Amino acid sequence: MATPLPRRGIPDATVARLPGYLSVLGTMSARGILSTSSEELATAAGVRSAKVRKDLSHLGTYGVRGVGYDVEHLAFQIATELGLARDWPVVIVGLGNLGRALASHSGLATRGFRVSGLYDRDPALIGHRIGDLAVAGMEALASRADSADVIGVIATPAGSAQEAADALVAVGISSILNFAAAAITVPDGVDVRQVDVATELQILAFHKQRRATATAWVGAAP
Amino acid sequence: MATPLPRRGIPDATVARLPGYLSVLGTMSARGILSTSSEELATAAGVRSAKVRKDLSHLGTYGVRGVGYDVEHLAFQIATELGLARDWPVVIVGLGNLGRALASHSGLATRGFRVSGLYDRDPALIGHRIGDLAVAGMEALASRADSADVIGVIATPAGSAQEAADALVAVGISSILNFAAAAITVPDGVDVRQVDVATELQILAFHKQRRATATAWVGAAP
DNA sequence: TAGATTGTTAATCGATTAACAATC
DNA sequence: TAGATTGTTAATCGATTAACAATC
Repeated sequence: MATPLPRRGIPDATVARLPGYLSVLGTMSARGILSTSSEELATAAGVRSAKVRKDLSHLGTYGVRGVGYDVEHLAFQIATELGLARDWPVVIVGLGNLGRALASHSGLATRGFRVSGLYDRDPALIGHRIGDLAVAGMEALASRADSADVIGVIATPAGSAQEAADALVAVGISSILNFAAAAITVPDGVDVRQVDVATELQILAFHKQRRATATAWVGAAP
Repeated sequence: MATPLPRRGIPDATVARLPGYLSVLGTMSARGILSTSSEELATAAGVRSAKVRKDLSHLGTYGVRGVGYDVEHLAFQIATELGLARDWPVVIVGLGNLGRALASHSGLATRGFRVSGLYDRDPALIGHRIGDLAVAGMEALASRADSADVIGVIATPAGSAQEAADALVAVGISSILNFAAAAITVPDGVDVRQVDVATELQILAFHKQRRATATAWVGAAP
């Protein structure tokens, strides 16, 4: 990134788990649960309680010894830490099957995001309505004024991902979530996260094969 | 997991990067590039060359000092290591927008997977064709015979994710990719990977806010 | 007070990185 | 041989874990 950041001291591994804790707390809150413990949180989030306490200790001391954590208060603190005290506008580039699925994904609005623009370079798609929004052309993206705040999502085919990234960067968007099956190159200062179905499946396949091999060994005659 | 595995010695962090290398090698191969170096691979994959060499050294010694790596050979070795010497059948549970997008996702067939079953509990969806397949009911999932080989994908709403996971586990499926916005609980021996759009966006939001704060400090009077 | 549970410490483990000898 | 690039070493860094003093 361009600016050397004043180290905020929250480890990346912790940041990656905070959304999970937040989601669990949301479920608890919806069920009317007022208070919880690191042990309960850990079980629900699928980690160890020591990890939960260590993670939360990076944010501040929001628990009470011998008692636990106030669900609402902790949820608020985590949300604040994650930058979710406000809603973030999200734009989607590429409105094929995946882009359309993301555009109508209810899990975004409830978790701090608001889909605020849909862009595609295919003229055949322009004008199509998806939820509240109509698909616009790439030139409409270029004229957005609020881009410093926007998070961009790329849902194009692999071959168009770099073009989409370039367009997002050109408007000044500096946070990108890339669903295309291709790595993209961006300037310093732009934060990219990559999500790829095939990658996830290949990691599962590796473990699966390893287990199959292990079983074969166990089953084999000495 | 149930069986204590004979340690194969490939670190998790390395396994998670192998699909990326494989994808880059595939692109090179398609362009007719026969040979490459750790430096080129690293640039294309977005990592450092030392990391590439260290990662590849865990698989064996497939490079030649002073020369580099043979693209086809290295791709073959990585694919073999990942368990992609064969194709893996994938079943999708939940055929809403996301499930349909995944079912018709071309990036699967080209990278070692074959969508071989679509299941939903909604009678209104049963029978609908998506690509080559028709959506079947959950009872059809229960009668699959090949389940030990299958990788299950959950693309249901959050509220139905556990039910879907239970159904997959009940048939003997032991590798699950969960796209639902809810953690699922599975028995030992079942390998789960979770992908959640909102989680990824929240991690981006955290970094974005941190940068905004840093900029504000820089801009503030002393 | 007795019981419960946090926040922190310190030990361990795993991942990253730079440097370089090996070797094509 | 000279130049290039690997595979490995060793140092550093970051993450995890268990244990427990602090304290409600």
